[in-house]
Amino acid sequence: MASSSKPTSSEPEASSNLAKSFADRLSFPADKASSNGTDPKAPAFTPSKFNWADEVTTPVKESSENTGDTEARSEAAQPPQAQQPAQQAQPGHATGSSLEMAQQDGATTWLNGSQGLDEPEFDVNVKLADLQDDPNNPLYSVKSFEELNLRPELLQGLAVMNFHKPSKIQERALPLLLINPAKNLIGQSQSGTGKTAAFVLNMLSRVDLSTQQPQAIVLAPTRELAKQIAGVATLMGAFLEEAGLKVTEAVPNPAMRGQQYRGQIIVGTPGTTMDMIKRRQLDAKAVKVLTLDEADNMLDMQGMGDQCKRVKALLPQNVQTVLFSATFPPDVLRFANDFAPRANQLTLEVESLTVKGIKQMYLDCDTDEAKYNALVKFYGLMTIASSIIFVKRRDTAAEIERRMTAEGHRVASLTGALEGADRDQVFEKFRSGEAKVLITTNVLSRGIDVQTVTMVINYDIPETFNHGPDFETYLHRIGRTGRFGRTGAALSFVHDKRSWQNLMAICNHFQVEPTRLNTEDWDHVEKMLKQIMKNSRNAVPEVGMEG
DNA sequence: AAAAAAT
Repeated sequence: MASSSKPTSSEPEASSNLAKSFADRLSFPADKASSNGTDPKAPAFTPSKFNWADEVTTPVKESSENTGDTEARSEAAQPPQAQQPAQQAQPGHATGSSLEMAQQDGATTWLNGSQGLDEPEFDVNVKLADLQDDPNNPLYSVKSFEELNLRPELLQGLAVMNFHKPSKIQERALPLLLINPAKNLIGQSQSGTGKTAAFVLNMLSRVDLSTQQPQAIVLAPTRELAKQIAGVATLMGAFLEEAGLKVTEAVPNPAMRGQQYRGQIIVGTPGTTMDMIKRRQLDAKAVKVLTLDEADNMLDMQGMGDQCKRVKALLPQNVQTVLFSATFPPDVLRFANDFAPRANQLTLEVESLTVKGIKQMYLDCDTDEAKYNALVKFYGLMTIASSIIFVKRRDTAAEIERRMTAEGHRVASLTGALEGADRDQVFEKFRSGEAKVLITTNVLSRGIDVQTVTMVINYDIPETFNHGPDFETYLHRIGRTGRFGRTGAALSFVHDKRSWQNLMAICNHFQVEPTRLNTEDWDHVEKMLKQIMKNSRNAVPEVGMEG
């Protein structure tokens, strides 16, 4: 299939401005991209030099013994990283002062893991469907990207993004994803550990660059996440651009009205993607990979579950189905197995899901109004780096923004009440650091990777539709910080019996004991939070993060 | 209650 015809040059644009801006920030000359002596139009992944099914001679090395490895997490490529790779700090250096301070707080446990020095081991449950059910088979864990027989351009892309070795989930997931013939995969790993890079590498390895017909579709629950993933794919595939790679977003966009969606990789939200396929603006007949990010969310909620199933029904039968999330509640895992039949599975026990680098705290507030006053009091701490404040309702977000702005504080808010273009604008300001405090709803609870976020505030405790504790949303929300081995602070406000009970149920569920903040001793609170932020800057991982 | 679609 390695057609020798030169792909047609990319046309106007369907591809994201965000993705483009990522690519523009790359500092390498374009002509070096494919000039490494390899055929720029290399065929899609073939097992020619390395056949996973045959290769059984590799020395066995159990992956759970790699203590020296600084857990590389990557979930989405971060523009600043690509922009200034030289700034990558040395990984895993806990300074004496930070440890000292942690001990003062009696919090050595959370600080340790966060530095990547002694990443706590967690048990990955490996379930192999069609393969020999031997999780210790060396085929099913790699220690380097080089072992994967990736296209050379992808190794270049990884290097530019400062992904030098696979993260834990990448070690396990990549060989299972890249095996031929392709198998379905259900993959679970903690927030900020590199899931995006894993499924993006799979797609980039499998698409045929000699045509820009869509061949891989990623569905994500929100506009912002879809755009972020498209940015990662564009960046990671930057060296394949000359060979014809094109990544296109399928999110609501008036400029695309009536236009054709081209590009080997389509990253979209379910409604728009389905709509575009039905309107024949997106030709799905050559799609061979379908990936659902935040898969439990995508399959659970009736609305999106329906849409995702309908999208899948419009694709070829034999599509490789890949599901990733940090959370897979047991009931949803059943749906997941229907959606991705005979999938290989990497899952985690619930007690392994919390990220140790995230310091979880709560604050007692007597009334709803007291929450607002507390929030204002925290403003100074929130702006040291960046912070996200989660509320339940859109109007609460707008109201807090209005009040705080009126009091002279700089805050922004992003909810689904905004139009697409406004959402893009607000989010870009937050990503760039121009806006440091963002008030939002669950729209941004999942997947968003802004590495400057050091504090997450649950202004409202996440609830399910019937006012019970929403375990998954809590975990995803606090996972907006503490990414890729950084530290972060998660602060939850409780103000009545229900919020208290829900928070306690959540903490019990994940077996964490949150620290009660005593604002009577504000000096101590300030000192502790400042330390977390300082550590967050210091702890920069080296392993494959995607974003 | 939020999100997701140009329905």
